[in-house]
Amino acid sequence: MSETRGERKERTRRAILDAALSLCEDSSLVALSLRQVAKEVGIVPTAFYRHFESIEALGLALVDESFVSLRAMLLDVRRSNAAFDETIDSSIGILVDHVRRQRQHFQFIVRERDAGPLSVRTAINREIELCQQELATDLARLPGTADWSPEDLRILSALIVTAMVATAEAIVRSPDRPDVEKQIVEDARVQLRMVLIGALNWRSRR
Amino acid sequence: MSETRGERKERTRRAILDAALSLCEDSSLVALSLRQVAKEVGIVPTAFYRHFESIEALGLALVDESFVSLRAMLLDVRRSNAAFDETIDSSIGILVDHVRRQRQHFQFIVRERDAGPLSVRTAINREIELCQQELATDLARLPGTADWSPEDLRILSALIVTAMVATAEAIVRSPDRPDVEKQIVEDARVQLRMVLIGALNWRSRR
DNA sequence: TGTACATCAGTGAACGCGCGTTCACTGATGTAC
DNA sequence: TGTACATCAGTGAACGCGCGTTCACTGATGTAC
Repeated sequence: MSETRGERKERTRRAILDAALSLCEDSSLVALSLRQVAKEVGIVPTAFYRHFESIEALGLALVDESFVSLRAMLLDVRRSNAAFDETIDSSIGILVDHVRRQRQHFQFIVRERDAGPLSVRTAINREIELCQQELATDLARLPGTADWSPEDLRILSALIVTAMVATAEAIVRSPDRPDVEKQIVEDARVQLRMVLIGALNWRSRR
Repeated sequence: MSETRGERKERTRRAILDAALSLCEDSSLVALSLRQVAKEVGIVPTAFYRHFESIEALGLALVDESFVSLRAMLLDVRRSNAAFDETIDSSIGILVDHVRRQRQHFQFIVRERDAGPLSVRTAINREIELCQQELATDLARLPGTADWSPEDLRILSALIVTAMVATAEAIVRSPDRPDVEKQIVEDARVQLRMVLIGALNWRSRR
């Protein structure tokens, strides 16, 4: 045999995940029907249940998968080891690259964060909070933040995550226009510089 | 007669808008059906067409209405005339107050911005851009920004709007827990201070 | 003021359609001996 | 290696239901004279 039963099942599961990501791209998970997905995959509607209990369960799987993409990005950022004064440019470059390549995943996160089924929204927001905490840990290692309180680190981290999510959102939202995207990226760079300089100065004035 | 025909029609229209805002609160406009709305209002499904051409047209009316709320807030902020060093606290206080009172409108904006029908998403993002431009004009009047370039003002304004939208989003998302909300508000204050101090220092270094 | 007609918000039946879910099934793949 | 049985991804018919939209209608409100 050229493919085991398990491999074939996994292939169908992937096809379902991909079809769902594509089909809810222009609306939301809450407007996605099991029959649409089945039709796109090329299976009969009832076969869907061999892989997921419901559309909501499929949504939770997509949350997991999307955050694998996002964490891969964060890992790239941490590994980049750019010189201090190039950290911002390097990080934003990596962000843009990942958003472009995993467009559907990032789009899924920002869209379903507010519009998805309750369990999906909860899962996404929990993951984003984890990212904020991780970033706070990273920030603590930067020079000049040794004496910062955990509270300050948390707030700064939240602000940076907000700005980066908004940047990803803008890229995903903008049509395929390189000039528009370039502007978004340049704005993000300036904003991140403003934020970091502000945080350092604000801190030193306390 | 106690009510003219026009008044009665307007009352039904309002009931439709309110029903739609409530019904899509836990999902999205794209998952809202005309029949659900009609049932909630207490009219027969076909009567809906006396007021709106489609759910999408209803959505655009809700965008208009939601931005009336948002603009009322911005007007309050402008009118507040707080002392310079209290501008941030005062503005965030007004934001929180409006979000609490027009919860459904702000929730609608942040949710449908990414998840609504295309025309609704477009309309919302256009309105938010207008708000950014207005804020840039306001910032230009603050002391210390006289020599800023339009570009700098635009970028700073975008960052502030992003942070404030995220704050509104967090309030709307958080359940009715005063302690959680208080934390969100305090974080927003610190973030805004960081941003403004950063912008001033970043500018002066150019 | 009274009458005759126009307007139009809301009605109710009907339509074809896609929905999620049930159920008994098929037949290829996998396993035990 | 060959056979008998188990597993299970995918099938296909059927169900009741809510959907958007059509159409001809009703009857209260509004207007012209």
